[in-house]
Amino acid sequence: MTVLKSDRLMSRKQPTQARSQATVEAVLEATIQLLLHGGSSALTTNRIAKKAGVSIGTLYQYFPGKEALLYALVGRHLDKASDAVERACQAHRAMPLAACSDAFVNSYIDAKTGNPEASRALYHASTELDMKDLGSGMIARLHRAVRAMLFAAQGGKFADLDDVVLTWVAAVTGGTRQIFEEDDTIARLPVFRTQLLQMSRAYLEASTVTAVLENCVAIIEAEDLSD
Amino acid sequence: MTVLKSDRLMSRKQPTQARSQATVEAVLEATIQLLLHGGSSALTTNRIAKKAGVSIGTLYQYFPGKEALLYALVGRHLDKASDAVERACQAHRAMPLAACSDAFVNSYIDAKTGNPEASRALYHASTELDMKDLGSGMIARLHRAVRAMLFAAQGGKFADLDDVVLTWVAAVTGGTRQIFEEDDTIARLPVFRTQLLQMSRAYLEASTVTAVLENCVAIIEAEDLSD
Amino acid sequence: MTVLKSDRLMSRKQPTQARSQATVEAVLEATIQLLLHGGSSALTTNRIAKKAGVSIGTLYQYFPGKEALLYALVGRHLDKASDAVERACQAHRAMPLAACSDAFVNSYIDAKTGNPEASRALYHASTELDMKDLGSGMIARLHRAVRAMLFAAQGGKFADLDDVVLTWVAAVTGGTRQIFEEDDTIARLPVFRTQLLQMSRAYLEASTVTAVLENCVAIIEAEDLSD
Amino acid sequence: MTVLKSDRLMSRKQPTQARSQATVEAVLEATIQLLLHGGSSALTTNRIAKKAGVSIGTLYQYFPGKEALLYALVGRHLDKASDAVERACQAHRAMPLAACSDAFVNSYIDAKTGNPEASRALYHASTELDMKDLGSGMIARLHRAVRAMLFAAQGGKFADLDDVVLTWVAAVTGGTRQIFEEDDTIARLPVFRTQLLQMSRAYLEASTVTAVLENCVAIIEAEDLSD
DNA sequence: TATGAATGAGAGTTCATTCAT
DNA sequence: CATGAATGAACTCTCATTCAT
Repeated sequence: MTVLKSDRLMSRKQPTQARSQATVEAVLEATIQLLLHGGSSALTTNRIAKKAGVSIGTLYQYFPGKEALLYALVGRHLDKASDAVERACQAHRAMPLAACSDAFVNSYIDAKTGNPEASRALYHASTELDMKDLGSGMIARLHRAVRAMLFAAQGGKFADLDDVVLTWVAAVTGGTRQIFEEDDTIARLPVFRTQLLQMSRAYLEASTVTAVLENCVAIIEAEDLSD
Repeated sequence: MTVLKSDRLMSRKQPTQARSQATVEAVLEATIQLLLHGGSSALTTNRIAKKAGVSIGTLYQYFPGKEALLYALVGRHLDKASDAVERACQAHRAMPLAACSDAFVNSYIDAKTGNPEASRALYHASTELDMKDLGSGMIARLHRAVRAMLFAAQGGKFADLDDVVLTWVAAVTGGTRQIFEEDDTIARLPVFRTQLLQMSRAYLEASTVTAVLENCVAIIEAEDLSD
Repeated sequence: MTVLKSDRLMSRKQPTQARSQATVEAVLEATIQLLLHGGSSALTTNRIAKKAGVSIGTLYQYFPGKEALLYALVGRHLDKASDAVERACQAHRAMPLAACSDAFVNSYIDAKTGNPEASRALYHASTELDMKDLGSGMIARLHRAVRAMLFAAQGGKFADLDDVVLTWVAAVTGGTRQIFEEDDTIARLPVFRTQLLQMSRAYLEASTVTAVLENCVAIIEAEDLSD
Repeated sequence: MTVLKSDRLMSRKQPTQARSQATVEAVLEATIQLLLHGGSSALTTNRIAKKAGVSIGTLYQYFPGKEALLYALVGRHLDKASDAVERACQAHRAMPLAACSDAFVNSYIDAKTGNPEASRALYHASTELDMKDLGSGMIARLHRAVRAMLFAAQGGKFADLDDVVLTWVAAVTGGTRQIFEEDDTIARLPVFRTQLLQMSRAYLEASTVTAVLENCVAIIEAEDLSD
């Protein structure tokens, strides 16, 4: 499920031979390494080529420009994460709400935790270039997967499913990102995960039609009493 | 409450005279305009100076470099937002938990909504330079303010207050950022706010010692039954 | 009478200060020198800057690119030549046809001969880039000037003035160019000039209405005899 | 009648086999196509090879470099044109002067008109590289052919045949080139041809010894009268 | 002999910053 | 204090050419 790309961001040639494949792999890997090490300001095409052990010309045989290289890199990572989350969501269809809740939170954090440094580096890179479409594409995939899972979950219909999905996905992905971006909070990731699981359960539970109903009743009763 | 800065990022001279103040103001304003208009790649010191109507030399009289300029700009915006949230939190000390919850969410979103375009532009700018300390500074202020508010809130002690603060602040700030960054979700900001209010109430409620206790009891009973 | 230019070819700033003027002059002069010495393949912006004794950055302050630099250079030379020819044509209005003929040929060759090496160098340079508009602009000016001169000349109306102008101008400018481009013919320029004067006189004389008429009569008589 | 070439410009191998011939043909054809389509700046060896349907390595088997490729291409076209003009000149030996005049002009313009776009493209290409020898070679052939024709023409001996040949050939070839190079004059090629025929006849007629003599007599008489 | 992946010197251009005026 | 011409290191990207397969 690749997002449509403009020509400027398309890969120049598909590496068919084994040698080519290795080259592309080396370039992408070198890019991540540089991103991790020196930040995005130290990321130059010549440095990438040198680190990858190829000539600058070779790099440009496979990527039409620096932007395209980063685009490919970010796309690949986001796709990998999206895949993982999608699989988890599909595996939990028709399960109890709490299990569904945990499934999304855990699979998302796991995906990001797989290579946390890389995740951070790519976050930064993607913000600089115009890669909103990539991010949007991933968010859209998450929305679909989560929506389908919640729709089929045991133990609760939602009054406004789309709104819940929007908010939950934003809170989980955004919150995780926030934790990742601070050097002094990343150590507390396990704590964050536990709390995020609890927050999600509580939120979803409270957004169920029955819960909403109860809440309304409670409010009305309270008003009656206060009269 | 200014964050500590290295010399490289310090403003060169405190503009005491009225004319100087106007110059600094013009430069900062021009920077935002360019950021909004052309993105961070079109942001050059020469362009800023021209747009501000001053010479490039003058710009360097007040800022030791481009980085410092952006640092000042971002810091100012973050400070403004932090101030607003701090005030709201202080105003709600000793109030019921739900009110506290709403206070933080609403004040934070309001602060960001004041000039949403500028917020987005500055997000991008701050990511490129090494401004983690600014972001961290803001987050630290929010943590303190929220912690104090929750600590004094009616209706609940928290078993692990710091963990709750960490998670809640991350989810609210990160979630909001996520909504802001997508062109197609920003329109649904009102919906997001409503849901985020609900999510926050549910989470805080569920993190109360009494709630946790009830939950434990429920689990134990369930286990007893299943025996 | 400047030709309209696209933004890409426009000079970046008009040098108002004396220092700037000198810089621009130095750059243009250096460009010609390099063109003369090494041909167009040795013409790089960095070499130009070095030869001009300025930094590469300075060059780009005044010209948005290499193309624009050459454009300005060629335009300036063509304008100078056009001016000279225009003046000569205007000075010979209402003179005998032979004098008019000589005026154009001589003024054109003189203009090109002023700095023959530069002329050759710029011919080459202009061919590479898209400077047809400059050449066309000059040709158009020549057409107008020559037409006005011939229209007012003593001793002959032309049956098809525009056609004569087109052809004469092409033959004179093209022929001269041809002589300039060969190393071994440029030495014979004086001979060429003499012959071109004669060719021009003969052509214009023969294109006069009276000459054409005589010619027709002669042909008809010849046909009568052959019957 | 090939011009002498340096090693660098020599074709690497004479393609004797049919397959080789086809390859060379394809490469040369592809070169023209690219020249016509994208101009000389879009002409790269890799693109030529791809368009020709051969690998870049194969291209270098037959041509030692890009320059040699263009050299061969231009040489071939110039040779073709030269052949045509030579044939025409030889066919008109011992004919009346007017017929000789027409023969050269018509055969030259016809040769260029055969594929006007290609002519223009090759003009540009040849200017960039050091192909003066090719152009000179062609001009030399034309000089010889025209000289021989005029020498044997009925109705006139020339006082300074070589000067006439130099000038006439320059005017015809240069004038034609000028017409070809402007987009807005190429449409008037037929008109130009007619006028060039007339100009040539008039010039040659006037360069005849008898004509020159008459002219001298006329001038002397005029001087006598004015005494 | 044909292939095409790899090469790398060098091209044009930008932009944060300085300093003589 | 303000100016803005000048700087030049560093950047992205091209393309003629080679050579292992």
